[in-house]
Order: sequence, then structure tokens, then C-alpha cells
Amino acid sequence: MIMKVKEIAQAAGVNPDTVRFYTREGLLNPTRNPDNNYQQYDADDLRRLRFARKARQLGFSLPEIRSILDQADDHHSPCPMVREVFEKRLAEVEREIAELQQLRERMKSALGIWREMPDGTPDGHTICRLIEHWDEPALAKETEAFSDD
Amino acid sequence: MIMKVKEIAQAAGVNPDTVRFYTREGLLNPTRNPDNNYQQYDADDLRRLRFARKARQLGFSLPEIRSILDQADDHHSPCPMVREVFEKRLAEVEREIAELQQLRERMKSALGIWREMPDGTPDGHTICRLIEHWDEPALAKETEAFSDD
DNA sequence: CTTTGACCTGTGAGTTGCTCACAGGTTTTA
DNA sequence: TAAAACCTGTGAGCAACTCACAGGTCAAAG
Repeated sequence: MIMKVKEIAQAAGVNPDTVRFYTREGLLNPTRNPDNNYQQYDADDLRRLRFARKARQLGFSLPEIRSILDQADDHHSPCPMVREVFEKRLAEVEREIAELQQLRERMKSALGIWREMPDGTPDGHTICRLIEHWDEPALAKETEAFSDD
Repeated sequence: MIMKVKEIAQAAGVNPDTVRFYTREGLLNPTRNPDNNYQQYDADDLRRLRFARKARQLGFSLPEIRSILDQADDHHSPCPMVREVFEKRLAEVEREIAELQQLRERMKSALGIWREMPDGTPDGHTICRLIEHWDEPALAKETEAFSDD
């Protein structure tokens, strides 16, 4: 089963330009139709493309995906690298969640405070002032020099 | 209190190049030292810079921050836009959290299944196969054409 | 048979928010 | 006085696409 760019793109639910991009990035290895120089993708390319998209959803980078795919090509035995990357990624996801949750709590409590303020719902100025006094959760190190205004 | 690039950068805990970048993006309005053409930042610039950094941590974009800052400059009365953007951003954060949590659960349960498999800890191949069969949580629409292999 | 429209080709630029490199001018320090 | 450390603007690079462009190809309609 051979497909042209638009066809494989449709089959995988992606933008044809993404297919072209993945092709030039070496994730897909289509052959050529010698008559017209068009790219010819087969079922294996489709599998690779779908794999790549799913791995992207998991947060793998394109170089990571490419090396996974390459090792699978080489029949290069089980690749422990894949598992390593997967667990590293899981840790990242958990860290991102924690950060975002912290952020959400701070935003929500800020909104709550504003709502309870005498003037009623918070206006823009109030919020600007609040952001100004937002505490930096990290990377506040050499902020001591030139002590504020 | 006048500061040069490196000084204000240090005071805000950012890279001097970020200061230069924000300056050319119009977030900071330093004056010039006519003697040597150096940029001169004052306490107000520092406030703007710190505000910008905090707003960035909340996920505001630079254009958003610039318009907030500009409206504050115009003494343009409380800007309801700010509040709108803030609440929009909060909603985004909550959506991101939900997505990441879903992702985490799927990754963890996958790892759990692998660990319980007869062969012991999952190898790369197993994981590759699992990623291949990962269900797409969304955007699976016209995936029907060219029904897989 | 030719035109039209939809597709294909590769390449280059735009997106976001920085960060770094470069080449040249200035100021400080030894 | 010369080297080190700073300043200047501009331009490129990062990730992962997305889109625009110019030109070639192909299927169907006139």
C-alpha cells in the first residue's frame, strides 16, 4: 500500500507539512516514484508516523524518537534507552504537575482575596499590584543588590 | 538611581541579554547617556522588569505584558483587560494540569503493567510496542481512512 | 487538446522567549 | 598604556512545527 504525502498525513491525522518535516528530519524513509519524483510512503512509514505522534504526546523529543526508531530498524535488540527516556519523562511530567498546581493555588487564592476586597471584583490595577508583589518561588538569588526602590 | 544593563539585570536576577531583549521589545524605556550612548535604567524600569518576570512566571506572553505596562503608563485607569487575561490564564493552567495528570496516570499504569509482566522489568521493545498502541486521547478524527495495516 | 484546479517538489521564513556570538566602541584597572 | 571588562546593535540559533513561494505534475472538464 503506497501513499502520497497528503494520504499518509490524512491516515495519521496530521498536517502534510508535518509529514514533509518528519521526512526531512529522517523519521520517515519514503521511496520515490521515478516517474514523477513524488514521495511514496508505505504501511511501515505510517506505523512510524503514528508512533512518532504518540511519542510526541508523551513528551518525547524528535531526536529521541528518531533514535528509538533507528534502533528498532537495526533490529538492534531491546533498547534500554527507551525505557530510561520513558521514566525520565515521567519524572518530568510529575515535576511539571507539581509546579502548575502550586501556580494554580496561588492564582486562585489571589483571585479569592481580590473578590473579598471591599471594592468588589478586582480591577486591573489591583491585579497589577498583586503581580508586582508576587513572590518568586525560585531563582531569587542575587536579587539583593539594588534593594528594590 | 540609574543603572546600566548589567546592573539592572543583576538587580532583577535575569540575564543582561534579557534586559536588552525586553528593551528592544519596548517593555523597558531606558534613557541614554549622551556621553557614551549607554542605556540608563531607573527604578521604574526595574519595577517594570520585575513585574514582567513575575507575569512571565504566571504564563503571560510578552505582548500581554507590554500592553499591561503600557496601560499602566497611560494612567489609563484600571484595565479590565488585565483581569480578563489573568482569569483566562488560570483556566489554561487548570486545563494543562488536567492533561498532565491524565498523561501521568497512563504512564504510571503502563509502567505498572510492564513490571508485572512475566519477563520482569520492561525492556525497550515492550515499551515501543506499548507506545504504538497508546490511544490518542483527542484529535483522532479522520484516522479512519487507510485503516491501519 | 488545452486549461483549470488540486496536488506534488524543495527551500526559506515565521512563530515564542530568550540566549549567545560577533565586531567594534568605552571605561576601568593594573 | 594596555589589557580586561564592560557597553553597543544586529543576527543567528533553539523546538517543532506551519505556512508561503515558485515551479513541476496530473486528473478531469471544456
